[in-house]
Amino acid sequence: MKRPTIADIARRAGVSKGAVSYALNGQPGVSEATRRRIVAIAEEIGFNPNSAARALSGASSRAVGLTLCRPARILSIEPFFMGLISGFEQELAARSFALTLQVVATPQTETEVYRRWWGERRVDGVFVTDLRENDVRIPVLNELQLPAVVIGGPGDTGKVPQLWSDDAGAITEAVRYLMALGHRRIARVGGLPDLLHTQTRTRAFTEVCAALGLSEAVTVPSDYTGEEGGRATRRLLINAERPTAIIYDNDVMAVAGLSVAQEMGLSVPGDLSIVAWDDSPLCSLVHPPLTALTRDIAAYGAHAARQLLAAIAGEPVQDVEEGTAHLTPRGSTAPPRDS
Amino acid sequence: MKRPTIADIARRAGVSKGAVSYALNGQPGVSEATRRRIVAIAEEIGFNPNSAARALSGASSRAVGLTLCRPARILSIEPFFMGLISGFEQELAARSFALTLQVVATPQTETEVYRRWWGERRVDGVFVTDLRENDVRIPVLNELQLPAVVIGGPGDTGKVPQLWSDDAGAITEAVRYLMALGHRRIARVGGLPDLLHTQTRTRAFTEVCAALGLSEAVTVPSDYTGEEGGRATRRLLINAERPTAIIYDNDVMAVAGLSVAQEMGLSVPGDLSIVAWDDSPLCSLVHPPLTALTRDIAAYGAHAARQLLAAIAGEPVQDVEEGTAHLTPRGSTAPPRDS
DNA sequence: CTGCAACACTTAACCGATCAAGTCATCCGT
DNA sequence: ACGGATGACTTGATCGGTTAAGTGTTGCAG
Repeated sequence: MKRPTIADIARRAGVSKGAVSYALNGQPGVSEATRRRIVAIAEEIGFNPNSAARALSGASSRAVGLTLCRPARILSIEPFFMGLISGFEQELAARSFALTLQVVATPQTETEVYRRWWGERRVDGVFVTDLRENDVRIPVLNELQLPAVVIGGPGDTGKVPQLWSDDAGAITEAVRYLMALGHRRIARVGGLPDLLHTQTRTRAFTEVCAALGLSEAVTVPSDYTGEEGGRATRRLLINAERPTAIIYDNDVMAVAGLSVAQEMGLSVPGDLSIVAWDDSPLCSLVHPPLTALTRDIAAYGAHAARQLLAAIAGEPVQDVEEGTAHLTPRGSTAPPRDS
Repeated sequence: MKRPTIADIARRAGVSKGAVSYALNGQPGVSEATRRRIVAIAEEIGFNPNSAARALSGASSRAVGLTLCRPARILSIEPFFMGLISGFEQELAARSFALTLQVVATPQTETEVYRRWWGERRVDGVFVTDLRENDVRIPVLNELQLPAVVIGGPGDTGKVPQLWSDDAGAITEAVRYLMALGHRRIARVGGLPDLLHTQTRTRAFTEVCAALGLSEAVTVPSDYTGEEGGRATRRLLINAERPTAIIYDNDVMAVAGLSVAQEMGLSVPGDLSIVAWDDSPLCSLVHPPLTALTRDIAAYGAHAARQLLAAIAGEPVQDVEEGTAHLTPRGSTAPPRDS
């Protein structure tokens, strides 16, 4: 079955290709009557403009790209990215932009993918997640002048706009809440230490604990996997002076921590309080349900998509700090039993 | 910064555009020496063929599409799709095909997306998941002659090839295992009842239970969410003659079931054994870790991608039944306490 | 020495849009 | 009645590749 082109429409309407193009794109140069006739024919024969032809002659390919740099094993149960993608789609679908996805192994590979996408003119812009210190991707984006939005800063991104959430504020709220419950030994299982937002969180955690007089606030680095999160928890809990509360940098590690505690015969929240960061449905799924730092990931993604589309349209885009995640208390936090 | 084109290469190599095209595509018509010179120049200036131009003049856009038809809330913690996507990528990246993603609300919308993608020539083929009875997408795919692979049959898909796993075999193994442990009251919390593979599982479960003399085998339909899975579990467990083992159609519901059991004061596996279908890392994360029906989702996805790429290349593609999921016993199954 | 095939290219049409420039008819003010 | 502006189109170049058809050179058999 042959795909209809503007030439087909032009023939049926008895006008030229150019007129059809003007009519369908709402450009001046055709009368209202002709425009309506052309639009009607286009609808009737189910016309969709060939995106290749459009991208070739004009400007945009109406597609944006996202690279995911995590091993498959982690990706599959990491709720963050799918939440983000859902958010992107809300905005992208509305303006009929496509989302192109690529799973990669290293940030280095990501730069190669950006170069290829740019060279192939496959995407008009990209989402950049997991910002690192001296991130290798930033100079490439600036060099290519590829429109982009960084999700998760703040950092030194040159002219690339970024979007982040107030991690320091969120962790402060969590620590103060745990202190108010009576906790004095609070630990944290962090995400990948290379990531800039992990560093922000670690710094803020250390600072707020120091400010509040908690001397033993320790962050154990981890990698967002359940296994590592579980191991980190075990290491924390075998200490004589074990923490009475642990804050986790993602929900997967928090769930793993919960099951390690249970496996070690500790009751949650009696012996150990748990706070998860990012409140995916997973947190309400386990028993007890996890107290979590809640933010609307889909809204975050939608916001990023709006930023990216604006950048693609050539509008000035500013760095934005999204609202602070708020604490959603659930069954996994309580006053420590022996305090 | 201007993107290099074959015209740039041609100028530098002192040959025509056509020669460059032949050289870079491995076509005959240029000498080895010239080919090497051209390839070297292309590498040096970082040439990538404009995908729009290529798609326009030639055949393929070197992209395939995937539509995801689940609410955002479910998508974010449903490990299946991300696992599948990782599998797709293994094959696609190797042949530098891009994956275009779209989240949609209904199967009806999916058909519209297929039509648009096809009309826009945006993708060369699509992955179709969640096959339903009399699926509205199938006639559209056949009408458009859009290459596709259905993941999760078997069903009546006309000329569209499909790939499925032996659900009946898997569930038989699970039921026999539970019987061998001494269970006589086995229930199942099923996935979305519209989906063809859910129906296959339900039929097989009913049949195998009947064949083995389990009269009370009941399937409670659900929707893959934790909430519904938890509710279904609660409904099963408040019966006087409550089941001693439950098989869940996905891991999220199984985890929810586990926490409902714990919340009701039942011990797992003492009072209730739990088997999850699809063994994501989530199953090993909780306490006790869940016995699961394991299959390699990424390999499944990779296989599907190979099938789709073959279909796109015009090669004949046959329906394939992937291997049976095998049972991975973990801590959530044991002989029933009071039998 | 001729004829012809094989090779190594070049030329130019083509894919399906966009858009600047050109054409033609109509209207309007003076 | 005429010049000029305006509207409603058409024409044709263009984007960057692919590819069929054409061209010129070389080698070799007869």
